[in-house]
Amino acid sequence: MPVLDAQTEKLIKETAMRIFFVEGKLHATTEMIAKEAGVNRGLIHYYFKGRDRLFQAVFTEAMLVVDRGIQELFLSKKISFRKKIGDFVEMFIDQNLKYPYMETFLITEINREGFKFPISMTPDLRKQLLKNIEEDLKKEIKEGNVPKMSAEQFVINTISLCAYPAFAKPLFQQVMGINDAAYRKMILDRKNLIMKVLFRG
Amino acid sequence: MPVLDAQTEKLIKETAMRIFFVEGKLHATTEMIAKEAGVNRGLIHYYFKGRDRLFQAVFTEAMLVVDRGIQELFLSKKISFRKKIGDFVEMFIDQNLKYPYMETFLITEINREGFKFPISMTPDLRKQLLKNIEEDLKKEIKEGNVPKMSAEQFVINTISLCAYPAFAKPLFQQVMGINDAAYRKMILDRKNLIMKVLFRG
Amino acid sequence: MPVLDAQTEKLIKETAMRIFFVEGKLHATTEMIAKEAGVNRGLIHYYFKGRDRLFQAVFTEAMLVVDRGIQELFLSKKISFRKKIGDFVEMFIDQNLKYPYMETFLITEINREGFKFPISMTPDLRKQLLKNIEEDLKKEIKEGNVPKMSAEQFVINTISLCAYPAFAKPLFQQVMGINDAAYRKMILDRKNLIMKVLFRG
Amino acid sequence: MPVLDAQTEKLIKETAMRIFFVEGKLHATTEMIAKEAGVNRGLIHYYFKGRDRLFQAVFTEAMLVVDRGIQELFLSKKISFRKKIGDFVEMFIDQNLKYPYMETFLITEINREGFKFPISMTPDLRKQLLKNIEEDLKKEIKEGNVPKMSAEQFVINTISLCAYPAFAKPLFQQVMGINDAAYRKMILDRKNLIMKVLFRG
DNA sequence: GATGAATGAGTGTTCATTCAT
DNA sequence: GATGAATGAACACTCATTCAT
Repeated sequence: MPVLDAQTEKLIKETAMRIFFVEGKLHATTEMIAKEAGVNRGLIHYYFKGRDRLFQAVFTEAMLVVDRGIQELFLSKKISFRKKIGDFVEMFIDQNLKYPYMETFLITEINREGFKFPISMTPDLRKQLLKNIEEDLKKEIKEGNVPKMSAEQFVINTISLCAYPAFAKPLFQQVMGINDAAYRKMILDRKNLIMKVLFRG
Repeated sequence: MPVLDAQTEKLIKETAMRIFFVEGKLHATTEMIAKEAGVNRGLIHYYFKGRDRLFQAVFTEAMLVVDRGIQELFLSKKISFRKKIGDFVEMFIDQNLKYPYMETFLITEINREGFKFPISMTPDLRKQLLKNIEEDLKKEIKEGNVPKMSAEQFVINTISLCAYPAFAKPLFQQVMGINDAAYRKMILDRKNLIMKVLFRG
Repeated sequence: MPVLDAQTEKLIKETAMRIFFVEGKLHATTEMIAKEAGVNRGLIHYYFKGRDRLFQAVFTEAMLVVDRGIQELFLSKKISFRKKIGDFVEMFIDQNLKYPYMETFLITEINREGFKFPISMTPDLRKQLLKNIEEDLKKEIKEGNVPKMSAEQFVINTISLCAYPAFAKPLFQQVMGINDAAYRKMILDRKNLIMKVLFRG
Repeated sequence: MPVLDAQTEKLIKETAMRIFFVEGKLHATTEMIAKEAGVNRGLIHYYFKGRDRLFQAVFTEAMLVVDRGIQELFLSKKISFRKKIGDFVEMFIDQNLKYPYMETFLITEINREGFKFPISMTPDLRKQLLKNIEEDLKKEIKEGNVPKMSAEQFVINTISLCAYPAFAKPLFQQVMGINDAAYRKMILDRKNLIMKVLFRG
């Protein structure tokens, strides 16, 4: 059944995002996506010119929030370092709760041949970002609020603490015997907890 | 070409482990595995009775180290809490360096239908483990060495800090512009760093 | 090459019926069926969801004539017993000339594991059918037109005399040295002959 | 486990006969046969030079009884016609009870390409046999004991009445709701019954 | 835009057969 | 003679993709 006007493209994209990033079904076929979206399988090719291109499309879409967030946050001079990190942790945990399998998906796809990396960040921008963080971080280290470490390690720590719990949910739930609601609450509680782990003072 | 003795089964298993867990090629076909092992495609079925059974076999094998390590470590009364965690971090980082995509692989497979969880831990054992950790953790919290948190959160933090960087390697490398050797060194450096992040004093 | 309208499904079904039931090629592969039908191999799965389901489909189709014929015939009160049998012999010989290997096929498939019997007749209907035959048969036995026998034996005789010659054709031809046309005529001649064998008077 | 001396060949042959002709498993693989015989799969090739040759071997063996029986019976001048037919019916029903699927098997195999007919009867012998029957049959027809028919039709009737019920057993059982023992008894009862159907007087 | 039919390349799997031991 | 390992061809089946309508 066709949806009004040309919202079909959006419908397909959102269905794909749900199946890929929310349900974590990496092996999902175009038929499965089409079926769940209630459209014909051929339409996926009509709009996206193939399965791989649909990947790229949904990925770019999903990255937008984080991509923009990072740049706005870390290039700003007005916001304090702790607030920057705090905002990032909040945004990133929310993003990972929304799309738990986004990174898993990307990493898995990277390991195939002929996959094009869908990240827009330029080398220059990247260097400046890390440099900004490094400056702020050095102060915190000097004040004894953060153990001595490079900016890279600090970024890795932050992202690890935010991202991993979301997609490892089935694993942790199995190991710890926690239900869905409790696990979700635990992840949300981590917003504050992670800041305390990252910063001592 | 037959291999000496009857090590072909082992050869296939190790090749599969490499492709799945080291190279992260989740979509690897039996043909690819057979080709890389230098054997006939049919042999995989001869020894493992199908692709899915090969999964289970390599998984069980790869889990052995961690599975045994965790139980030996956390059920012991003689070792101090910090040393337990330290040993676990060391073992777990080594394991993740060896097989970076093991968990990603498992999580991805869980989200398919009809997958049997290959973990041996009983609910009783799990409860006792968490209880043991909780006791030790409370002391550390009281002494101000660890921010107030549940045993579950502490475990999640520890595992996240160890596991995520290994399989997110292509992502971080792309974002930070680091080469293979440097990235590997950085992960090894984390053994000490993670302890400092987890424990303040 | 697409066929006009959407008769491809019918084309596949009829080709399969010909290969299975007319030519008696039990081992026919999907490729062989597709090739003879002039369609792509995948289409068989598109329409029938697998080889086994194609079996069931063609079988149900081929059984329809006999299935319906038997019920109409033997549940009718208006037709005399001899006419019932005569009509059945005629129909059944025609059916066996058309599809000589249908029963062989079914019996062979039954002896495999996991085969579902494609016959619709209920136990109640079966009992009533045999009872009806028994009543009429008793009269014929009393009158000395039929040797003393149970209804079951009478049915077995009738069906044996009709069905066996059709699919044992290559065997009989070899043993008796008869060509195709002559053999076909001989089977058609049996319509009258069988009645004379079954009924003496 | 090897059997004493060189009885392995016999063991394989008899196992194959059971699976093919008794259980009616036409699709049986060499692995299944080897497994049931308790021998290695390769041995089948060692003794029989391939699956098809095993077919021929077991077939020739199974035909021996009938083949010899027919010739001894119908070329003899000393035995009366009715006794000849009676003996044949008895022997043939016993043979079909022993190996119900032998003919089905043969017919199915004939319809494949490249199958060699495993029957030894020469055209001359065949003609003489039919001629002998024809002579005796004419007398019976003249005396009104048998309806007017050719020798060929008479042979077809006889064989049909004997052979069909044995391999159509699952079909008839399903249709008539009879258990194994009862069905077996019914077939044995047919020895007399068939004679009454063939001969009126 | 939208659909169902159709295709072809690929994917897991089976199996008769071969061979070194 | 006997065995288990190994092979290659064939098989059913899947699935992204194309195309006529």
